[in-house]
Amino acid sequence: MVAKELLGKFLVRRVGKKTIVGMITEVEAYVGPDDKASHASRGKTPRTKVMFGRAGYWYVYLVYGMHHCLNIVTEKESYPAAILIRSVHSVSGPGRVSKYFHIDKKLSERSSSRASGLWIEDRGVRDVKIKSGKRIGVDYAGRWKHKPWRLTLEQHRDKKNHPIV
DNA sequence: GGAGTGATGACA
DNA sequence: GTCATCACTCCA
Repeated sequence: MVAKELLGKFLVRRVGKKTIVGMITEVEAYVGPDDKASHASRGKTPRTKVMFGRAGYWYVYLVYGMHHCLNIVTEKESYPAAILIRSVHSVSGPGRVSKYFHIDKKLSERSSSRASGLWIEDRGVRDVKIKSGKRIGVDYAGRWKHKPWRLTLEQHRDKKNHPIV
């Protein structure tokens, strides 16, 4: 799954002359039309249609009237799936990540690229140790709430081969 | 544990 | 048009 590949990658934001960077440390996968935890399980709607599109596009939405959540669309066209970026190194929680990177829903349906001002870079982090667990905040999702689709980066090695927690 | 907050989607 | 719900965060 693509979710694993995101851990240890860097999220890069360009806004004005400022660049904000952080390593992705926690993600959650929302996969397929039947995943009751996924917004896509209610079918294609104006908000979620981007999840049914091509991979590599941002899906950003507002929850609880105040927090934005950042997701990247994965999988093939017409098969809805996205990865929620829950944490970046030293920034915990999807709402706080969006605040830190100045992300709001204007970025939704943009592609992950320099042109959009928000993209992902591989900066050579390797030997990642990944832990999986249940997703957060999806108790309503019946049997889907048990899926171990939340992945956290436990440990990795930097460019000089030093372990980092 | 509980409030804040407003877009979204379902239904009429 | 109404209404309930919500992939969260903060404070007690």
